[in-house]
Amino acid sequence: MAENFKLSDQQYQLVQALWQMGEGSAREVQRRLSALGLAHTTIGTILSRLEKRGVLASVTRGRERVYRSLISESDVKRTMVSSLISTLFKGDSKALLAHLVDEGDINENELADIKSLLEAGENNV
Amino acid sequence: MAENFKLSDQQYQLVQALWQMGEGSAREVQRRLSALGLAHTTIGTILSRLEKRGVLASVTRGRERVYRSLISESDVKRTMVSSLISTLFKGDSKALLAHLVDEGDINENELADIKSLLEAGENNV
DNA sequence: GCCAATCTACTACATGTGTAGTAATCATCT
DNA sequence: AGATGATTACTACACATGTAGTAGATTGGC
Repeated sequence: MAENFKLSDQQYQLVQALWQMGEGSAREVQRRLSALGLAHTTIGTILSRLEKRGVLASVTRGRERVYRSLISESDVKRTMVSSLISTLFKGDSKALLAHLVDEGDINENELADIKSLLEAGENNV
Repeated sequence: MAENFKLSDQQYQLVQALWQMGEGSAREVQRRLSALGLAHTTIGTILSRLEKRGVLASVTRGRERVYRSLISESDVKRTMVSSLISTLFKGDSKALLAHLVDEGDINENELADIKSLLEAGENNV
């Protein structure tokens, strides 16, 4: 049911807050994300929409409705990254990598870091 | 004026077709993208909306309106990739790289390929 | 000059999202 | 018990997007 892993930036912020908090009411999320400058009612609206979409679940606890995420951070990342790769790079992850290098976002040292990370974890690939 | 570099998947398909074609009318784009199964009027609508947004420009040539893109493929890629990195990875490109490795999307050989690519182009970074 | 084909412009409608106000409910303090 | 404050539910509205039909203009062939 929770197959809808693509989130807007805004939505991602909220779900991310819930990942970090474990669970939380609209008000708690709003307080945590006060930097966004959104009204708490706005946060409530977004949360309830996400629940309708199957991304969140909630229980009523006392006067509060407490939300938690039904999808994991890695699910969302995996889906969104691979969707971007599929759109922009015809599904070729290496092309994204090349793009990052081209743009100067990744330098040689960083690449080496990742490489050793890869070698270390080689057994469980 | 054309500061709106973020495109939906659908929009990206069309603009991409225009990049490849150089320029084209709605009908031409529709024919080229017939695999999408969209009505030619739908293509026309999307194109004219993109023009209104400043992404495309058009000239009337005879009975046809011929569109071309005002934004480059690399602009769009750069913007969309860095926007994703900023949302999902707090702006840290290396974290995206690590994600790709984690997911098994990139293996050691590929990393080595990119590394040599980087070394080769080092002078113009 | 007229008909058929072609192409765009305009209109339309559903859905998702950003954003928030107002009303209703509930708890708590005095 | 009544006032006050907190919290959600419901409603609302603007804008973007996906999708396409209809009408009107234009053009090419006969």
